Amino acid sequence: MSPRSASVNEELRRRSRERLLQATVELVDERGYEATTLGDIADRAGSARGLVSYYFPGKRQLLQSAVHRLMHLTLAEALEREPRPAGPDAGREALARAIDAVLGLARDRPTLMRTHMAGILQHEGFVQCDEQQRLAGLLRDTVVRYGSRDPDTDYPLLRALLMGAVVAVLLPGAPMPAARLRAELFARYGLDWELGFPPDAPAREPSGQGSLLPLPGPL
Amino acid sequence: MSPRSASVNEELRRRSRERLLQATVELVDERGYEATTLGDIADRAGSARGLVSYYFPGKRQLLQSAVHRLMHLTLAEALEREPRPAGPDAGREALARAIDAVLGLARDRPTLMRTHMAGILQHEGFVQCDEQQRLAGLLRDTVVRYGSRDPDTDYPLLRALLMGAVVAVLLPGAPMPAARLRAELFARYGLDWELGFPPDAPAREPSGQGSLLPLPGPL
Amino acid sequence: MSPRSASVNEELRRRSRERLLQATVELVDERGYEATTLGDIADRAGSARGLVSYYFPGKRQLLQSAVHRLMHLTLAEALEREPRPAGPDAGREALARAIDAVLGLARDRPTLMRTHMAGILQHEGFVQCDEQQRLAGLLRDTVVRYGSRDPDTDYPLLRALLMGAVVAVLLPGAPMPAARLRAELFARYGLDWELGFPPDAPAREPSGQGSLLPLPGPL
Amino acid sequence: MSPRSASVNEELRRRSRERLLQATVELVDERGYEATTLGDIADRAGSARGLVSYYFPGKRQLLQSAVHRLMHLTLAEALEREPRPAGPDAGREALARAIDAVLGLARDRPTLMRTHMAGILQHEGFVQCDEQQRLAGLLRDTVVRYGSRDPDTDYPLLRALLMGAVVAVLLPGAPMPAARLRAELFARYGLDWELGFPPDAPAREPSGQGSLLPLPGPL
DNA sequence: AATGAATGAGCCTTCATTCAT
DNA sequence: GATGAATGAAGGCTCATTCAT
Repeated sequence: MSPRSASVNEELRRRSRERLLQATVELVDERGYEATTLGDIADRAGSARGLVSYYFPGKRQLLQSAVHRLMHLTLAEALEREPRPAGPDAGREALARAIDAVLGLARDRPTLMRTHMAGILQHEGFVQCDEQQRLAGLLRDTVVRYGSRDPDTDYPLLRALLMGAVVAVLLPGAPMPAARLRAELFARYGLDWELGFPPDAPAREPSGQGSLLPLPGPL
Repeated sequence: MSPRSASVNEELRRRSRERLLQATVELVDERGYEATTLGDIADRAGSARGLVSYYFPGKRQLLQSAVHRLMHLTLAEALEREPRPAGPDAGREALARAIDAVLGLARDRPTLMRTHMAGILQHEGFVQCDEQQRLAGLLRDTVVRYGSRDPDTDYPLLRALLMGAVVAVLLPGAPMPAARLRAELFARYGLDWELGFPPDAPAREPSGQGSLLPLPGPL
Repeated sequence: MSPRSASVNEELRRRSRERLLQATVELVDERGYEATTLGDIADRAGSARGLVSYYFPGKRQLLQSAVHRLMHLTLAEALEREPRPAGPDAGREALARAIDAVLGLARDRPTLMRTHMAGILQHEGFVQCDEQQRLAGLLRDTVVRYGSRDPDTDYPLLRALLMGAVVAVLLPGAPMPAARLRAELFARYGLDWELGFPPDAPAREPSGQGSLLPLPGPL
Repeated sequence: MSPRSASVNEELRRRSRERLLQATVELVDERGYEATTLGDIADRAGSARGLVSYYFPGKRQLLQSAVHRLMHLTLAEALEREPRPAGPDAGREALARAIDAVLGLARDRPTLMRTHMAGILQHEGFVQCDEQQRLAGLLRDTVVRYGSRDPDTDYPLLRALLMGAVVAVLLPGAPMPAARLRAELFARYGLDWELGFPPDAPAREPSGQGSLLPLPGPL
């Protein structure tokens, strides 16, 4: 009613959302997606059950928002950590921090990230939400800062590589230590490739023999 | 005294299982995991609902069995396709066929494989089942045939790489064509690495600057 | 800020519970435990199926609550029936009314009470629930009112005797009329008040030799 | 076909039945009625699943047969135990042994007997079966031997008392020791023989004031 | 904005029983 | 007589979502 009440309401809304998103992150990382009910989340957040559905159009979207918010917060913190990147290599340092931050999340919240990646696999993509927009913005900025002149290509590339790396870190059943796989991935993705690939080019298909996996010598 | 003979029973069991597994593959690839009920599967298989639970201890295990059976069948067929690998490069050709077969599955049955990989991610590993054993055996044989002298290390490595590649092919949200990502992966995994890594070695941590992702030049 | 007031919620809850408990009493007495489904109960109560599980953690606990509520209501009504017990024998009269009330329940709702006793036998005891607490409180009060100086001993004693008497009234296969067994029990347990029971056999089985099993002489 | 094969078959039938009945007794006493499936029973008996339904028209009847067989065996053994009852008090001794045998069963196989009594309560009576006939015959004989001139009245009376006593011993929720209740029952029913029961309270609760509910004075 | 009682579709599962062999 | 694969009805229960307050 009063001019001020609007902004007060807005602040209330924001806080309620945040509490719910934080509760989601915690519970899903503790128990996994299916074992976490909206009721649990509301309880942990100290809200009523109905509020969850009031703010989020569904359980899956809630999870997406929660994870993207967490990624955004973690990323922002990493980028602003002192000493802040400066000088000629500032862009490079910023990108390195961003990547480390995301992989650190996979290390620190494996169940949550597993659940997130599984959701993306199963439902074939991202659900639109504010939190994702915010994260995407930050990543794009980082790519630009790094020196990309074609962020529309390079940002999705970075995103895809990050997703792949996260999956690689999380995949179970590899008797080889995760740390080793991770290092291997990083070494290989040394980012020394030529960017701005023509979209569907055969892209260094090696050795010309057309096999998907050319096998030079014994395994 | 003269009950149905053992071999008749065995055959009955085998056929019922196969029907159910086939129906599972079809339906999950059509609709996804959650949208497929055990009732649907029984219906498609032409069996009673109870039979599903009679043969499989749960929905998830049923899916695992179904996918692993499919992978095994596809693999076996690829390996035996004429002209069968022969000569000095037979092992190499066999391995290449195996890898292509698995990736081909991701191409032809994306929803099924998505679901499968999501299940592995979410539940942190494989469920034990006969079908998986059979598949693992075939893959190990292929690795041995390729010339591996340490299949206990090389088979899990291959498996992990295959899983990673499948995920990479399936991950949505990458505006870069899947084929490109795939090729990139293959090139990088050119299999020219030294196998039989000491399990926890720092493994070519490159360039010594400690960043997880050393960034030599602009993206 | 202005959610439904607490007292309104409380009243809503109370009414829903009551409706479900009443429906349970009716249906179980009509059909028995196994033949009554939670769906039937919800239908009779005019609620959705899920409400039953929302209020009660399981079918068995629902039955326990329903029976204990019925016993409590019946008891309370008996104790407050006019003319209310007064004078020096008020405690005795109250106890007599309590016992008659419980046994009357066995007479009027045999299937329900059978089911209840069978549940107690099979699962070795009571499930905790509010309704049981309420009933226990009333019984304890009655024992105290009767003059017990050690209700912690006397209340469980009364409870056990009542349970035994109920079973005795309900046990099938006795060609001897229930009333006879009942009367015998009362006589043995010193309950020489005027029973309100319509005796299907002369109450107060004659003195002296009236034992059911006068062993010293031939049966 | 041959004259002998008939009796051979009969013997086979008898043995199969016995194995099933014994398995039922064991499993139901271990797990309770609902937790025991006909499949479990067949497995324990070493028979095929279908055989259970082939011999018994239903699960409940199987249990009845199993319990009545056990009671019959136990009773018969007690009555024939050396030194066998003889002399003028032989009948009395036989009856005492019979009663002790039944109560001993409640002590030794509480879950089984609980289940049995619960079944009788819930389903309002006995299911007809051979085993029950055999048990009834033995009990009647004992009553006759005791001196009854009207076994048609006295046998059902004994049966009802036994059932009541069994229930009393099994009823949970009485903080008073079972032995106390038991002793009380024995004292009231004139069973002044030397009990074989290890009393957890002094057997033969003394006369007069020893009543559990001496109503005329305050509890 | 917030509440939480109410909804109800739908799930997996169990298991006594049947019957072809 | 014996087998055990097959049946399929029925059941309790979960939980995302709705909506009156």
